[in-house]
Amino acid sequence: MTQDNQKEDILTTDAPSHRSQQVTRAHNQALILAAAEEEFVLQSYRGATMQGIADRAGLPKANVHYYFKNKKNLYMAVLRSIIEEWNDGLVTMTVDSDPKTVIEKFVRTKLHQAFVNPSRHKLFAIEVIGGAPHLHEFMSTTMKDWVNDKAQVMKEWHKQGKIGITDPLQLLILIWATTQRYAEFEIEIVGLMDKTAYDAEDEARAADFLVPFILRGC
Amino acid sequence: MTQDNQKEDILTTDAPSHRSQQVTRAHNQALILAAAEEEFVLQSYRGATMQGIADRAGLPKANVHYYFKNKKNLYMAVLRSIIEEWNDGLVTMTVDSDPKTVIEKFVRTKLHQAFVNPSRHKLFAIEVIGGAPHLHEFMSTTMKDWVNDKAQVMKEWHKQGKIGITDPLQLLILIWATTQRYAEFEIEIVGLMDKTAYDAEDEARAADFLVPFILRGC
DNA sequence: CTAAAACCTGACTAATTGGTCAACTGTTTT
DNA sequence: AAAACAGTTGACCAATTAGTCAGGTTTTAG
Repeated sequence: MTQDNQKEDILTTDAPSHRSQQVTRAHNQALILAAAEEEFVLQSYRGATMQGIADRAGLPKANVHYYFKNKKNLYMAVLRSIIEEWNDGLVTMTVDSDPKTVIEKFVRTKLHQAFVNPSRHKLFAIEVIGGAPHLHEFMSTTMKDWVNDKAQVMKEWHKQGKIGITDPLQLLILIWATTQRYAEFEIEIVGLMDKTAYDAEDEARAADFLVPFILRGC
Repeated sequence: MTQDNQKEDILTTDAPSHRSQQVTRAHNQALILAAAEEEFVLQSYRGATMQGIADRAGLPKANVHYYFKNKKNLYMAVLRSIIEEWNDGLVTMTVDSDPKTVIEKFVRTKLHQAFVNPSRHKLFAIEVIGGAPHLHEFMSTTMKDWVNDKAQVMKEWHKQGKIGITDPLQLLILIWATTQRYAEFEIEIVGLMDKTAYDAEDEARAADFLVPFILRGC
């Protein structure tokens, strides 16, 4: 199919003299993905319309269908881009690492991601809350492996008396919950702070509260 | 309108000999609300269909429209029932209370609610993540007043050297995040535990982890 | 320069779905 | 008993919307 050929094109980096076509393609796809991400967060899957996404991207609807066969396809593409980012900036955590350093870095990284890219966290949350129908594979493979790996390390830390935590999963849940919360519940938190959006210091304020709190807890 | 008269009927408790009609009304409304709650969680507002809600309630679609004028009306009714429950079991927190006791009770209560009624927490979360378009009033009145009240008390506690927390809002956010997480991310957490649903001890396990952790943090 | 491939899009279609309504049955009141 | 009222429901309609497609333009390769 034409569609498949095109998909390959974007991967072939065979140094063309003119690459405006491929640039356009990448550009439009990025536009659509960004627009879709916002629409899916605001309206959730069924509420988001292809027309709405197209409008937000500044393209005719048929053009959206040209790049992404159908709505589900587009939604999955958005989810995939979120998952790919999932491992970014993740701390290397081994038995020999210093727990305090590693945990602090982990919390700060996750918190930073939450403040920098709230939409992605919101979309991920909506998907999970709704039963994660499109994330089963990811959660039962990549994510589970990652968790088991970290849990192993933390258990060893505990055996060596470096941390007081016996149940690593609970700690991971707590860290995810507290950091991602600032993205997911942005509207509520911002409202309680009598603002309309986070200001420059809010991330630091949250970090200064969370990091010592969590370290004390461990 | 007929609809309005009926709405009053359910409130009039004038000891009728036969109340089968009013019982039916209350029964059907409860059926529909419960069905709607589940559908709205699983499909979110736009994804949930009146037909789907009707099917889940075991009633014809037109009957759902008889009790709730339209979809938005029904959704608001579900939200209202959630908000009404919001204050249930909330701890009385005054300057003279013992922080440790109050915070422990608060965490345990919230956690229990999360395990007992996950759907409501999921629905609330989806609404907030999507920008809380139907909850603005609640959040800027009831909720804000409640938070300010508690924040006042906590600041006093800090002044008296009873707790080490300087920013009460951050603590509230953390407690909400950690307790409600077990409801909202049920699928993810249960999956990471290699189960398909929480078992009887999971609430206790979470509480035994969370309560000391949070108390240590304060 | 030219043919092929990639890209673009207005106009259309089929399916879904919120909401209505008129006719019906059962219940309550007088 | 019978009028009035509450509850029930199948059939229908109008609006929305995902997806298609034919015919167009632009870009690229030979």
